[in-house]
Amino acid sequence: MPLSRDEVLEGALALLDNEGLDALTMRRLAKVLGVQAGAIYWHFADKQALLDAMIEVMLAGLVEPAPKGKWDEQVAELMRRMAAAMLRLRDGARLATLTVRPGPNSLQIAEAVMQALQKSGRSAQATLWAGSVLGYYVLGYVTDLQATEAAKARGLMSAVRGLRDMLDPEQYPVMYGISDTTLKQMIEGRDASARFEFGLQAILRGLKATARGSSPTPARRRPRTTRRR
Amino acid sequence: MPLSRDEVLEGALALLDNEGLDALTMRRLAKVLGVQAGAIYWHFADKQALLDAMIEVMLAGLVEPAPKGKWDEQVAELMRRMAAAMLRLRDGARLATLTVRPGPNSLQIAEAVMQALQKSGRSAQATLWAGSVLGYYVLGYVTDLQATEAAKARGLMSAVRGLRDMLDPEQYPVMYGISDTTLKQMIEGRDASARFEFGLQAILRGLKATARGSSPTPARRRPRTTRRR
DNA sequence: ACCTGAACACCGTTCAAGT
DNA sequence: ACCTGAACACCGTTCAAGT
Repeated sequence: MPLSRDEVLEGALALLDNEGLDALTMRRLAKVLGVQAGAIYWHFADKQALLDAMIEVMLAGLVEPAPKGKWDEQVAELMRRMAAAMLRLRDGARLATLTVRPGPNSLQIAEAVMQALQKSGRSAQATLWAGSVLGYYVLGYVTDLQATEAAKARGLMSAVRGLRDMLDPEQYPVMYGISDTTLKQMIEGRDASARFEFGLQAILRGLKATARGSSPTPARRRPRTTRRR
Repeated sequence: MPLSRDEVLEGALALLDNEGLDALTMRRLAKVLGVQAGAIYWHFADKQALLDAMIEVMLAGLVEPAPKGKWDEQVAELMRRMAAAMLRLRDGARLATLTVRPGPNSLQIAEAVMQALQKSGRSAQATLWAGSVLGYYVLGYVTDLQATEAAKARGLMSAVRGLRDMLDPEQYPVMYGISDTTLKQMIEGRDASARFEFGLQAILRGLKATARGSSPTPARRRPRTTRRR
């Protein structure tokens, strides 16, 4: 009944999901595992190695099944899967930013995104750039959602909710003019998936304009010239 | 010669800029200030209050002078200022994510962005959503740049640079196909401002399509009907 | 092979007591 | 008013020593 590497990893993921990233310490993890803190270091070189492994688990299996449709729909689907994967785990977005070097799962996703983007006919550099824009958006979105979730968990929600009342109408007319229901929806994350889709489609539309063959006319389907075989 | 609140703040910003966010501890700051750690707590309630104050300094004066041009050019200019402000300070983007509640400077920027976006004629909700997309992009961009800067500072640059050699050409064909010079440029951040502008314009183009009055025809200037007074 | 015990060099925060 | 000294409850990491 010695501790296995996988048990440590599972324990760490469970601790993260239950208590949050700030509570994920080597000593608390050890306690959960019923072991001394030093014992973890037999299975993982250091905390960073453990975090890297956790990130890989979080991002596992995201490229399967291969996304269908046109290139932009493929990209959109991959982004939705990334967002969902990070949202599944408490503080998943913050965890993702702690990578020092990308593991195979991260690389597979990047590769899949690049493959889809390349189909829109742009240079290697433009493909790289487009991919990074999309990545920033997804990470920012999930980070934001999970930040308000964390505030909720820490009882700071009343403070966040009362923000509008603190806005001086003279100094912040536009923000003050936003209706309470609109603001409340956003703060409580009830518009989350619609908002995500809005931004995703906006960025994709913008990227289409820079692609070679797809700006004004809709992409044509492959003509069926191969009827005779 | 008692320590002033501003001296603590300046000391904290200097320490951050010289040593990075991980080195910004209350105890190290106290040592720099020539004081005991407990002394800081007379000037700031806790570390979070100090961080909040630092963020406000970082984001000071960004809405002046008021950006000129059409709404999209105004938004672009505000985003450039935000990116520049965070890049000016070591780990500025990471610092920005540590806000619990936005200060007046943060709110002013948000208000200015919303004011500009509103000119494109969209609903309050669409304005809010558009603003968040842009914010995510800027934050992600600076975070990414400063992350590779931090890696450079910690001597991990050889590891990052050698990433391509570790890519299996069969498993990651697209990423492997990117030329060494293109990749190197990106890793070393030499394409930084061009890349930032690319993403910014792409997002703005995408957002224009969802605006009411500005999709196909360029926005008209206000007709001069008020000649007679 | 796998873990304990104990240490090392740190953290943020509090607070009586000093000046 | 402003700070010290000292404590409290924590960190990540190392490593001889145990089994």
